[in-house]
Amino acid sequence: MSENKKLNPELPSGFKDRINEELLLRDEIISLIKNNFILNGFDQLETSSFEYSDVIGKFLPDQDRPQSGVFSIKDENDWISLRYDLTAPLARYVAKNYDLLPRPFKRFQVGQVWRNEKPGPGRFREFIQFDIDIVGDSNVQYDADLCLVISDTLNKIGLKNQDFKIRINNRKLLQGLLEDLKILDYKQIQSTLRAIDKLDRVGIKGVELLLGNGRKDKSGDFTKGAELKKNQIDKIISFLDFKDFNKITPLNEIFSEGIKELIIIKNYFELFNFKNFVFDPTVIRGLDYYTGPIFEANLSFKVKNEKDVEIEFGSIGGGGRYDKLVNRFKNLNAPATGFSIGVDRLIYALLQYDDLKIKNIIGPIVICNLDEAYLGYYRQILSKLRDANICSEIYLGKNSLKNQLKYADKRKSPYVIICGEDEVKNNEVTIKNLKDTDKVSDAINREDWKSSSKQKKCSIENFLKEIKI
RNA sequence: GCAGUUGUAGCUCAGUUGGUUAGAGCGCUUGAUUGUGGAUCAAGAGGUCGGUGGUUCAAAUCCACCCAACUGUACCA
Repeated sequence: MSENKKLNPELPSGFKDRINEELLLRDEIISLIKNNFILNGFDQLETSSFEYSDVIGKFLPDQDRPQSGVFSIKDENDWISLRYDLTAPLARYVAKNYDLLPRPFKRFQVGQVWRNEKPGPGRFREFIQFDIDIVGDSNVQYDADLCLVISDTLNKIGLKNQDFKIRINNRKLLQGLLEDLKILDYKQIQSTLRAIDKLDRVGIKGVELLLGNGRKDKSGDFTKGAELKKNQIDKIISFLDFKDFNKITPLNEIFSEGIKELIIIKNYFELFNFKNFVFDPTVIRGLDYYTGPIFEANLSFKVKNEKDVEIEFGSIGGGGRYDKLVNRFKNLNAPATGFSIGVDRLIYALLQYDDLKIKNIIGPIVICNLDEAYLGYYRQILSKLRDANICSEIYLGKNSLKNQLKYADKRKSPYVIICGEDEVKNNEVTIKNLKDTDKVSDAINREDWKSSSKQKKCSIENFLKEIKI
């Protein structure tokens, strides 16, 4: 590399550095979620970051869009990919270890996942998912139980019931409806479901257009619709308006099966006195592997973007029943249901949540270094602090005291300890309080500083009692 | 992928009908106190004006192409 051509310190698009403040909150939230899942009887599992490409999805790297969706590399003769979610690896794991696992197998997993696609606002190519799943039982009471666990977990993170709501629906209702309307073509089913899924973004009028011929977006770009007939569209739109599944007349067998499942779920909620849910026929979930109840957790407080504009934040997690996923590997009876929390999105929202403002970051107490000759003295102070479990360090650089204070300020240190000739001679330490940053001191010389209320001289034996963090 | 908008200092941006040495605020460094951070004042460092090519005596400014970012939209196991 030549002297004048410097490297650009940039990150690949869609990736992000994460700093101390964010990580502290993230770790705290992850551990709250973990502990609550353990409390609710779930085991932990960690699968590897890479999987064989064909194991985790249908996009094989040698098809027409080689890298689309996933990050893949060729390993000897096989293509392997970074996982794009935690559900596909779970299905693989269950298929591989089925005989050894208790049934149902209740597990949770937290970890990074990677998606090789265009990043958007709040959407990255590397992010954390937190999944909780129950594999091996088709009883939808397990689905209901998942919702209770999730709701309880959000409470433990600090959200109140009015801050979020669990919305539930059942794919079987949609399946029944589409069958009744004679919408049987796979592609048409897909575009119909996708159109409904967009209700929150494009509104009911937008959905109507997308079910019909298509819709133009703000920039003038045209999106092709599902091309349904007028009476089909009308029936779908009126279905989306139902508020109470008990009042819907079942259209066919699969439809009434869906209703029955919702009733079981509702009864289970009542048993546990759980009310923070709502039936919402517009909940769809994008993925097509869902086969039964589906659910989403939505925040109800306002969230702003970087430009301070309120945005439709959407869900912080969702999931549902997928009974066929393990069957891709073996002919096993492994019906499953799961819920996934988008941890990064949750944190993004929580950072703005009033009742959960980040606690003030507290840096280490910095023992200033006035002369290397006093290092032994500083070490005694450091030991006392650390023995008392107080985060602390000796500044080892050769900078001026002024610079050391600037450093401590940036680290958000609550105190600095200043010991020079005088203090060492008298077995004392000077403790300077940095916490109250509102007042600029007007002391101008050393004598003034000595008598300043913001700093105090004590003996090295009992200076600890002056430190209050 | 498609469409629209925008690319000037680390960040946020100004830059006149094309015209001398490209600016401001914030941040950063140093100093005003050789033992005192956050305020104030002063000085300083920091730019391939997104890239390449073209028009012109002259381009940050005009033209073409490319690249990137943002917004919307599509795809998303």
